[in-house]
Amino acid sequence: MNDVPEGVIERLSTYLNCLIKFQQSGVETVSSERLGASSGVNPAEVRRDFTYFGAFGKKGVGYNVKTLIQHIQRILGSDEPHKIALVGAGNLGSAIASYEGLLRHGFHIAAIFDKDPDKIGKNIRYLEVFDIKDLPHITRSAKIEIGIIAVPPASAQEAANLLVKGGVSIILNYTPALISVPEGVQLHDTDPVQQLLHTLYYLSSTSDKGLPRRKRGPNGGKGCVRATH
Amino acid sequence: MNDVPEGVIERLSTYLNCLIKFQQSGVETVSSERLGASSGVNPAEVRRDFTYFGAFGKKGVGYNVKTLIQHIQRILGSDEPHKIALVGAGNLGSAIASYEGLLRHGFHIAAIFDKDPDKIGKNIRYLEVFDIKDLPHITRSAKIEIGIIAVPPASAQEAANLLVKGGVSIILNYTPALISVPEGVQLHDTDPVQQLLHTLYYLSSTSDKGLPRRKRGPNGGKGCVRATH
DNA sequence: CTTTGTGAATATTTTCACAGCT
DNA sequence: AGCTGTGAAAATATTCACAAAG
Repeated sequence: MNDVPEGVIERLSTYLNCLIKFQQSGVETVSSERLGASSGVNPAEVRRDFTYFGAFGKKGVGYNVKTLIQHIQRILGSDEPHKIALVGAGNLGSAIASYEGLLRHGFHIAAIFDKDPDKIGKNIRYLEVFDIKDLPHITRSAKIEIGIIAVPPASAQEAANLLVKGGVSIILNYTPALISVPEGVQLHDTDPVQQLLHTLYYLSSTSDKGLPRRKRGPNGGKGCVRATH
Repeated sequence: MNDVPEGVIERLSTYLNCLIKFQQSGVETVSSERLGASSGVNPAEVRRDFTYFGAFGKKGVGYNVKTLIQHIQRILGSDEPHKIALVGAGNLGSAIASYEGLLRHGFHIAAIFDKDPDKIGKNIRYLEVFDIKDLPHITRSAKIEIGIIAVPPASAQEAANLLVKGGVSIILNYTPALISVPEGVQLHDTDPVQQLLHTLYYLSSTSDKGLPRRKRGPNGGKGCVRATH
């Protein structure tokens, strides 16, 4: 059970996305064919992806949407809530705080931090902004596991240091700055430009070649193509 | 030259990131070994990745950082500037408008649009916010190719429709909403939750298994691990 | 002596195709 | 009849290992 291809995990969260859309449309059962079509994945691959973790379907019927969602959430670890410390109460921080997708997957912003005295004490979406100095203490005592860095690039490393001191295991860096963290902390850079660059290649070469493997774009099929029917 | 693995393109933008960091540190030449170490990629794979597009190195020496950057930029298509229409002048839109990584890779925000009369006419970072009604006309006459959607989810499809009418070829959707576009338009969903979910899996299973292939985290090695030596 | 570029070998991932369950 | 779960085949991707170049 060690040899789960990395791609499987990536696709699992894509399936989850699609399944939630299906659920919202009132669909109760999906076949690997339908789920595959929505996710841009070959039906056989959908089935095999699940077999790494068990046998969730019914032969001749398909997969129960609700049950499958629960299985995937358990596999990914999003079946139980996770607390987030958001560092930065500027435009980006405010945008992240209002992002509804987080809540839907059990992610809670437990505390917001900033350096700016003008922002400290104010509220963002019924959450008080705390002084960044108190981050390690608050994060540790609230057992927060995830930190999101949404500060100006120049302060990114400082924010990371405080998060590490606060004991978080996952850091999402929304800054173009290169930051470093000790072993054991998972750093995840989310650079929107990287995605643009990737897309760009397929744009300029669309004319002189066939579509890439499996006829999906550079996105890699993340996100659900069609959920309703 | 059709059969370039998709992974190559993804790694190319990772290399580019690292090379820019190297350049900023004053490094002039890199070996595949060093570039590979910084990107979390096997040196042989680094070399092979380049051979899909040519022979950019000098035997016994390595790759010239500046030249290699130019080559990769040409391959990806980021050697010439690209214009972006940003839809949504709220928190998220403002954050994107101030994101310095865009400019560094030749992406220019050419126009910002919003629906809200309070925002129209105001300035965000010396760019006037235009009425979204004028989007198709402005986008078309300015030959803008890329649209970024940063509006509330409920308006996302509407924004996409206007962008399509304006003739853009690439749309980046920063909304959790599911939107659809006609063939020929590249839609790219950028869901921060997807990344969190992916990371979460590796978090919970860190204890009971060795690191995934090639000992890099769920990030997939995007971003440069170490640029300075 | 160092490091590229690459044929050949290896490893991994994806897809086919079908037995077996409902 | 319809669809899953899975061996076996095919397709891809990665790594080794070394000849050739500076």
